[in-house]
Amino acid sequence: MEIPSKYDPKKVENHWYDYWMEHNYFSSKPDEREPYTIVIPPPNVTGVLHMGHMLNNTIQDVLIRRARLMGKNACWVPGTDHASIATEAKVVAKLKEQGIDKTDISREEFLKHAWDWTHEYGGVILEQLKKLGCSCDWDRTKFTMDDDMSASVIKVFVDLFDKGLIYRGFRMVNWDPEALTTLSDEEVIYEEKEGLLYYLAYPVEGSDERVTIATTRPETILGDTAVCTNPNDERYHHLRGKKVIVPICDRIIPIIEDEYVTMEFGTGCLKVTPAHDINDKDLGDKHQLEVIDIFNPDASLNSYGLHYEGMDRFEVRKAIVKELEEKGFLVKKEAYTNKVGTSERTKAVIEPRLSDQWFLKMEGLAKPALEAVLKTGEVRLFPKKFENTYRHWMENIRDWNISRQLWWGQQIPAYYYGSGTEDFVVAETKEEALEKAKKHLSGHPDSSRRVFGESLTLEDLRQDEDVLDTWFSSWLWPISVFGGILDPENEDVNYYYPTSDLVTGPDIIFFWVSRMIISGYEYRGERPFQNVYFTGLVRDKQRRKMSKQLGNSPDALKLIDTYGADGVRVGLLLSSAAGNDLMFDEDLCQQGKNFANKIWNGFRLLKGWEVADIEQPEASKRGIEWYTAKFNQTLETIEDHYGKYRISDALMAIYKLVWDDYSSWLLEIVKPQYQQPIDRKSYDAVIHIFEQNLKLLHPFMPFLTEEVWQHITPRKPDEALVIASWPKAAEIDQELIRGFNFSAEVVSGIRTIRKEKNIPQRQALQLSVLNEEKVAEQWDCVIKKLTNISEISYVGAAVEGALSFRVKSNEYFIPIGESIDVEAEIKKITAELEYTRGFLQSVQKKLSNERFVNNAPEKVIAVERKKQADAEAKIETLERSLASLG
RNA sequence: GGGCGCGUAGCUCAGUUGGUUCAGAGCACCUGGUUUACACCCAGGGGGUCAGGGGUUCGAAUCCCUUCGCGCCCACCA
Repeated sequence: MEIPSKYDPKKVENHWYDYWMEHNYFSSKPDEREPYTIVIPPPNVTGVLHMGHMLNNTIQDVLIRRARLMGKNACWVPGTDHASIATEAKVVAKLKEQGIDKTDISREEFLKHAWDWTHEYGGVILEQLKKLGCSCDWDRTKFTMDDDMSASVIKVFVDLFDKGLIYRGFRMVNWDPEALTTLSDEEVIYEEKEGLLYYLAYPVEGSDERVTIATTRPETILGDTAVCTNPNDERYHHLRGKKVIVPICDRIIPIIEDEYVTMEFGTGCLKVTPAHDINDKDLGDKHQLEVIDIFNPDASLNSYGLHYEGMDRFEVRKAIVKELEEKGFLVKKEAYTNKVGTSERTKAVIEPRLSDQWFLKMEGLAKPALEAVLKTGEVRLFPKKFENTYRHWMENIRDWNISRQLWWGQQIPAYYYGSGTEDFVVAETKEEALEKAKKHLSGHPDSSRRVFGESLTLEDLRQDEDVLDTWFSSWLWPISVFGGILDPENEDVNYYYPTSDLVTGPDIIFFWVSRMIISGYEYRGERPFQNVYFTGLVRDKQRRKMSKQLGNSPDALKLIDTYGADGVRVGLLLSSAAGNDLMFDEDLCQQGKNFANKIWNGFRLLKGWEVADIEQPEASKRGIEWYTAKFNQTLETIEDHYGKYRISDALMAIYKLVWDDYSSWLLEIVKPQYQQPIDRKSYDAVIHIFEQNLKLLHPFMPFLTEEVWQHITPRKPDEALVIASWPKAAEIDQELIRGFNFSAEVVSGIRTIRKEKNIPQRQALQLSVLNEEKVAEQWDCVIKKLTNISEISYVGAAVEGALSFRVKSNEYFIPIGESIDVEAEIKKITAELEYTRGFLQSVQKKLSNERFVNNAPEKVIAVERKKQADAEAKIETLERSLASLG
């Protein structure tokens, strides 16, 4: 069979993915094994795969595949998120393209469009994950708006309402005038913006005096209901009890005093607009001020805007400044940068707005979640530094605004039956709502209400228009995907929950991670996951965040096409230190591809060998023994890295094991002479070793390793690598490793001489050893094999006229036929001698320092003594060499 | 304004409680090498005042102070 010298991922990847799927290797059912569970952070249903997903899901796949190999019942639950605001925005935009305005169609019609969209694009991203090799249990695929998922959300809403934790409130919220919905605090991004600070003069009523206020938002003066000064500010004491006239609208408003005002800022006099600023709202509440909302939902001005009615807020700003200037109210303008809240989704400038919203009380719910991370350690965050961030948020947690003025999502199960603000009930269904309403009204002291209750029908109930925040469904994800909300005692949830690891980005620590921990304790009484691994952000070479706008995000599928899924996976993980941002560079994928090819060729070599029943060479035997020790040592290192979620380090350890130790050393040791057969014992051992390597590699490079695994030895259907068993830790023979390392140095010395003197590999050489360290002797066979040394002899004195080098206190000589360059040799040895003498001196200096000898631990001093002895021995051999040359 | 983190080779990063040659790895680079698994390769090599300054210590990349530079998170000062 002819095996091509280049590994071709395209020929094998789809084949093996189909094979795994056909054999149901990714599917999981509860059994007696220990479960290992990951729930995917559900990507937006209409999203496409980007680099962040690639990194994130590769890590999850590495963890899940390793767990599977370790014999655990591995279950990775995939799915997508309905992403209400993002998806709704996309659907609105698409309808607009078709000339349809959202406001012209009914809720039902809109939802039909949204579902069509979802069915068309939904799941594209999941198909892309398959290309990457993700071994999800696809039978368990969930969508946050599946019927049962939505039912879970509604059930939880009703439950929290009944517990008194959900309430309706007229509050200042973050309003996105573009999406026409509220946003949670977390969805608002504050951006520094260059603006102006306007100084405006308000006439004092019944006087010629004017007071000057400073504002960044002159258009809001139309909503002013007071001006405020600091009670300690003597500049304004004479105005106590007076009123001022708001320019343009001529409203007469009081001058109030509050310590909230900073005397040093602006003029020390603040205009108060309770409807459009949270601080002003607080002031307004405190001083019982009128609230005048001057905006429509789209942030154009309403009738309070007078002649500006219908104009956009930013247009009005320009126009009103002009008018104020013309009328002499504008005192001055100065440049001012302030932080402006913008919508994470639409980028629109957020308008603080008073409106009726639904809130969830968080303080009590947060407590167990805070303790789980910071006190009991039931949930561990990697890297640990995020615990601080988590703590700060949790300790200062605010009530969660869970209502959104959108259509795409779970509609709030509140039903209004009357016109009063309290005339509503919360229930899972309309029918239940009717029951509840009737029951409530039947006990009403007012008889007309009781009569009203009796006549109430389903048609009279009006469901709240709003939907719930998307995160209000995803915070239940680890429970609801297993049906644990609707049926808390079902087998799946009892088996898989709590899940093992969560892999996600630190950007959603508040949105999602914290809230899942909260809901976990509230609805299961225990943590949703044991460990959270936060990946970094994927950036480009110039450290820029990858984004659509910049166009610096490579096409994920094209990368897979070019480098193979395994190559891309390795490339991504090679440089993704835990918690650090990942500076992505396509060269890394090339490195991954090269590595795949390296392994492929190792496979080719083995397949090309002819096996014969001949005696095993000593060198092969020792090489195999050494590699086994080295493998066990690396295995231990790898386990340690995995334990600390240092995935990148784990991969690098395997990379070096396979490339250096296995390919460069072991294979060269056991490789038979050209066209000679290999002995069966060595062959079997190397095959076994290769297979062990494949197991370590498999989580990172699933396709290549499965391909090679299936062809290196004949396999039965149930012997797939994907379900093979992880190598077991074994005793590490340090002596073997030490001995090999020593002889590797000898090999390196010989190679250096060959290179320096241009002696070709095929020309056999002789080696003489002036031997102090006995360790090397058993390794002579290995040295001979690797360096084409025909004979190694042990001598009692330096060999004259030979090239030499030293390893520890051994001295090696290679006689070459022609005369050696004595000058060059002397120079080389002299340099080495000088360095060693300097080294010895520094050691001696240390040892003669009384304070060092008295204070340093015994062990450290012993080490220094050993260094001294070694250096002295080396100097002796160097001097001897020099003497023989001179 | 508050908090957290970072600065080590050209690049990306390791470096655990100060003490085994601790100044490292991978990539990149330089030199040489293709009949004999792999040039997506092999062998060899160069390269860092551990951001700057000060301190503690017998001993500091590691601990403390400080300066400079960078990043992130939180916060209602118009």
